[in-house]
Amino acid sequence: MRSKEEVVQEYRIQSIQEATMRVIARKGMAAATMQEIADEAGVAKGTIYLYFRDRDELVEKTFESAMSQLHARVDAAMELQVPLDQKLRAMLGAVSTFFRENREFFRLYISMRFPEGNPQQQRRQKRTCQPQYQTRVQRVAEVLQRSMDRGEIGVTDPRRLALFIIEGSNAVIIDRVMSEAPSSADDDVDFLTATILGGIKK
Amino acid sequence: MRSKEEVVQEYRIQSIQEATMRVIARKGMAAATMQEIADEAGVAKGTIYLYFRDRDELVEKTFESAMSQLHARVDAAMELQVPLDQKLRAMLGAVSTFFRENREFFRLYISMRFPEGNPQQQRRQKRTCQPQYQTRVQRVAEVLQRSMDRGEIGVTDPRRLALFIIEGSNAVIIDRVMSEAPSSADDDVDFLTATILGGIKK
Amino acid sequence: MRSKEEVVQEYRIQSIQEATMRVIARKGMAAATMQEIADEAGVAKGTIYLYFRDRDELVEKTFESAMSQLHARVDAAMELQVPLDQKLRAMLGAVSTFFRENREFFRLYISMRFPEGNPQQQRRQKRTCQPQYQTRVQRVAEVLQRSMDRGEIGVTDPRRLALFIIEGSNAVIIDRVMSEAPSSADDDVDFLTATILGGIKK
Amino acid sequence: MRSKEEVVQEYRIQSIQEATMRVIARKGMAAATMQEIADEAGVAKGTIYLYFRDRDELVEKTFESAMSQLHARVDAAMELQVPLDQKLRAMLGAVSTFFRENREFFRLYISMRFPEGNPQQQRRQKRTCQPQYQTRVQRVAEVLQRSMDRGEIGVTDPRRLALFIIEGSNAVIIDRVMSEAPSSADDDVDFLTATILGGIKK
DNA sequence: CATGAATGAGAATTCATTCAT
DNA sequence: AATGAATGAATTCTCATTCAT
Repeated sequence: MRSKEEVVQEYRIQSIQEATMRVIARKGMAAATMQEIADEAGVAKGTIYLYFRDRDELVEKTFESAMSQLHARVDAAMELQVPLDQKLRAMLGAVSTFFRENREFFRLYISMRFPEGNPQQQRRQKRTCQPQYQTRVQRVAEVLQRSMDRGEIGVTDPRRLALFIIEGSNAVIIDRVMSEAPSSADDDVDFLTATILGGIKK
Repeated sequence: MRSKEEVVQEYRIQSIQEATMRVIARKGMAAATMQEIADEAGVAKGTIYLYFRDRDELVEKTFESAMSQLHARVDAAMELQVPLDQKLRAMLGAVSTFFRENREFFRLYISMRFPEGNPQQQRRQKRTCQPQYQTRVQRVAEVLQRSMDRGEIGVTDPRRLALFIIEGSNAVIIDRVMSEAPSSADDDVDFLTATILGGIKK
Repeated sequence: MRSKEEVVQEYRIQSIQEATMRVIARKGMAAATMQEIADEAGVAKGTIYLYFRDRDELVEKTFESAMSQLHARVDAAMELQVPLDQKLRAMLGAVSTFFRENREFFRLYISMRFPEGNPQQQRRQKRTCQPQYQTRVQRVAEVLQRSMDRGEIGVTDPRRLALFIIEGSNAVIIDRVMSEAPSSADDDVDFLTATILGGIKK
Repeated sequence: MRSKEEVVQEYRIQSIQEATMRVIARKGMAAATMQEIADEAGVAKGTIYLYFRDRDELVEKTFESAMSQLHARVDAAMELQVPLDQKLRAMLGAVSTFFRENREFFRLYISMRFPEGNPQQQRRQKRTCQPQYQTRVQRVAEVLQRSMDRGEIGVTDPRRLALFIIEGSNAVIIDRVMSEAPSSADDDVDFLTATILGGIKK
């Protein structure tokens, strides 16, 4: 069982990461300062440095932590033993729910897709964040590959297809979340499932 | 006819904007400094301020300028009086070509999709850059609407569909451009056209 | 007899002061942090503040404590009822032995010679540490004065002479200690005694 | 001939270095902040960074610059074709004059004798500042060696002798400069010359 | 017009000190 | 008494912007 200290520590880490997400969502990656994150988390600036080496590590760890939650949900959806359309619907639903529950995440997600800063920072960010992103693409690609093998869908480059599906869907989902009218979210899932499976041609 | 001064001025503006794109592509939006942009453009830091009020305006104008080139090409493709599939292929080809010719642009494109900074900056950016982005979505949505009216494609929310097509395609195209193996770009256009039109189901 | 508590307390104080000397010797005065001193002493940071008001007091007390050990040994050497040359030799031997046994001390010694920081800190440091240093000079000056009175050595300003002898000798001794080859330390004492007494001229 | 820009640049560098010396003399190495140095030099904080990469480089360059002035004077004194006692007197006079003209320097001199900070900083400081210091010792040692060869002074380790003479003399000279009564500076030179040459024994 | 030296507000980070446990 | 998590003042350094030449 975890000691009291560990619980407190975990709680702090989580508060700070959540504050980080909110501030980045509000101001964007570049304009999110340590001071504002600290204020948002209700701690002093110095406290953040007790749990994260520096700003870069804070952002990376925050991203990784959120991404693995997203992974967990998407993976659960994709392991269902159901026909492809239901699997797709489940996956898109998981993503949609996640983005609605974590409105703050979308901007972090966008920022981390391509590493920034000097070459050294870029290398570091590539090492830590790109895998998270690539993993998501890879998982979807694997599911698509299996469907191709089973003859459910036409044969093509699965990675490219995964990219198309993920980013096309994300755009629709994020737009909905941003539009402050997230009512018809289920509708989006229906729309995306139908469009991805059947295309737009009548 | 334009006076000599105007020509020189236009040339300066263009050099600086091109330099801005290259530096942002290299370092990312946040790490692109005025000094590095000036060096890249071969002018003094102060000179940039003769043509652009401040950094924000420089970035915005650079974005707008590149976006209107992209618009011009995409619009040309979409005004062709050809069947939908050819129209789609032409549009995707235009985008693909543009991103390959302007490898530097993709990062700027990603950065500008959601306004950053303090509320004032966000408002300003929203006023100037979002329209550019929304225009692109709108144009595609209009074409889709007309196709729906003609019964070529199924009826659905055209804006949502446009978003899906644009960002799904962009993801595939940008991934190709980034992968440093832009050989099979035509292949991407075929793949995207087929997938969008017919979906993935066999 | 001292109570158990007092013994423990004294032990703590000594451990912390020894740790302070080691860390200052390793990193220098400015780079020696309370955290590193605490780690070195095997106590928590807060514990140090139970025994010392603040960092300045810790350093001062550490300096004083080491200096009074040095004083004790030098004084013992100087109270011997022997001719001047033997007295000088004994004193230099005491200093040399002390610096070899307390390799860590030399940097603290150098740092404390002139008070640092804001005027308030300087005043405080002057009050506490300068006396320690001046005392040493004074003691040597007194011995020299007596030798002058006795006609053993030429008459001159004894304080100035003491300064010359002390710092010239320290430089040689510290250089030896630092050179990691402290073998010929006795040789240094011979050299210094001869040079001080007889000068360099043949 | 130097261009106007070079003159201005040199002037700035010199002003900043002089300010650095004054602030270090006032507050000590550790307490000398970039802000205070900038204020003292009458420039903005940022300006210092136009001429010096960082604080470490500023301090090092300031030290080197002052040390090479000292070197120049001492070397000039030591190249005189005069008997040893006059040469020694000339050298001590040069040092005494230098420290009186550069009251600010003594603290920098003391600080730089032993490198501080983390191992990396220590290595860097060792590479840049120690040579300056060792050079001075070496020069004096060479002169002493030649005197030994000529039979003017007794044979002993010349480096050790140089250390003794330099630091013993410095202590006396710095004490005089600090005592705010620098009247009898010539007297110090006489005293030191006599003591070094003839020792203290009657 | 063009320049680039100078500026100083603002950001990240460190570390002495406090205080609840 | 001892601890060490939390604090925030202080420090270094950066970089957008200005302005005298």
